Amino acid sequence: MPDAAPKKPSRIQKRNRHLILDAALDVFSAHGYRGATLDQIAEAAGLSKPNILYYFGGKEDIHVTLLNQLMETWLDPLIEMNGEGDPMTELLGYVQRKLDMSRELPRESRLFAGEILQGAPRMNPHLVADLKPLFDEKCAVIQGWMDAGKLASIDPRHLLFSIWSTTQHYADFEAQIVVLLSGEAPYDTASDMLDRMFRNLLRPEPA
Amino acid sequence: MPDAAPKKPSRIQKRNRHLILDAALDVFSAHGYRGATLDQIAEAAGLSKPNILYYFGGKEDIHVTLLNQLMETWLDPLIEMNGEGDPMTELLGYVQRKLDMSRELPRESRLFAGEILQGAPRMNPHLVADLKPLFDEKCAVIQGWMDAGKLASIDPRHLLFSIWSTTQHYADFEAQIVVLLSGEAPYDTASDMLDRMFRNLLRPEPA
DNA sequence: TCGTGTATTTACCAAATGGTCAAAAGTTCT
DNA sequence: AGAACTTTTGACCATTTGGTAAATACACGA
Repeated sequence: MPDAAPKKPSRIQKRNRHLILDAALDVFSAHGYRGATLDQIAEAAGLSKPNILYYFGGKEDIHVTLLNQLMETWLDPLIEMNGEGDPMTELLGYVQRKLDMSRELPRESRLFAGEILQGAPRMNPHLVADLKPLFDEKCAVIQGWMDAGKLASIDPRHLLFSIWSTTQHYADFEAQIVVLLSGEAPYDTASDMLDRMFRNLLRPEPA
Repeated sequence: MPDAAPKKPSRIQKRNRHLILDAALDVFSAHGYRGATLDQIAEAAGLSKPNILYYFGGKEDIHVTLLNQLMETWLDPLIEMNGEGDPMTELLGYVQRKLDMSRELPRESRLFAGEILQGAPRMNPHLVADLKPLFDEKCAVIQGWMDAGKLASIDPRHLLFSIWSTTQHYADFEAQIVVLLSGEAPYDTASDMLDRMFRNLLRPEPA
């Protein structure tokens, strides 16, 4: 084993790394990379700043670790979309899964959005290496469904963009939505509305 | 005149304030509020840092000024949506105007997105005072159209959210779109796609 | 229980950053 | 030209912030 022996992490190590990452997710998603400080993260994690640097190489290391973890979570719902299943069911299911992610993981959504918004300085490699291939693969699947007449013909790339934007909007623009809906819970209504929107869009024209 | 005499700004003042705001828009939209530095703004504006502070009270003052200006621009396309016009034409026209804004003012879109993403710390008053009333008013107009059977019945609030998210996505997530489309220009295809999507969604059911 | 490696803290540092101030350089108007 | 102003600059400062080093406290297997 030529690599530096990784050793198995102790109980304390696992607990503290987790604590730190969770705190960092809070802080980074709320203030952005540059707006977040190690002191804030330390405070939120209940640890001292030097202690945090004992577990991570530095601020950037924490951020990158978070982004790496996130990428997997992020791709999951799309991976689940099954090329063998019923096209309409699969696509509408994907919409709902994505909307659920906004509801249940808003911090992650905002972390991702912030990174992309600033030009993906630390995530571009991931986009190219992980997201792009999956994107191309799933676009081909969708195109196949359309060619088979199972769905209306729409550019699959823009179809996916519209799914992502409409669903993530509820997490990323939450501050605006809270104001406009006077705090009323948006997700149930949003779920109906998006289901209807994409159903109408994708329903194949009767010959 | 009890107010501090405002005087009319000199030619130099007007030029420099404009230079600074344009530079600041570049820097703030690219790095976020906290990520932007006065030195970067000064450099981009071609002025010295103290000179910038001669024209503006401070970093926050610049940011707030930008946000105030932006709010007007931002509301414009929605204001233009005319309650007297043909419902489908008005709504689809609004979609296109909003998409045009993403194409032509991506920096403004990202500045706005960044501010909301971080909880609208400096913009919340504007949202409540300016956006909310307009939002309510236009929702009522749309609801009127639906009640009259001119459009399919959809929650107008979520309809507007979906218009905003799909159109702004092309500016805010540009870094991602560039990767996924391999640099291919997205706007023409997006325009067709969105027109179709909202047309299908809003077409009233034949009785 | 004791020694060894693991965790944590205290005290610190250098660079970056928002901001100030007084002097110098331009403008403008008479 | 010269007084009266606006604009610009160079030198400076206090704070914040990411990060380090060495000493101390702690956990755990033999």
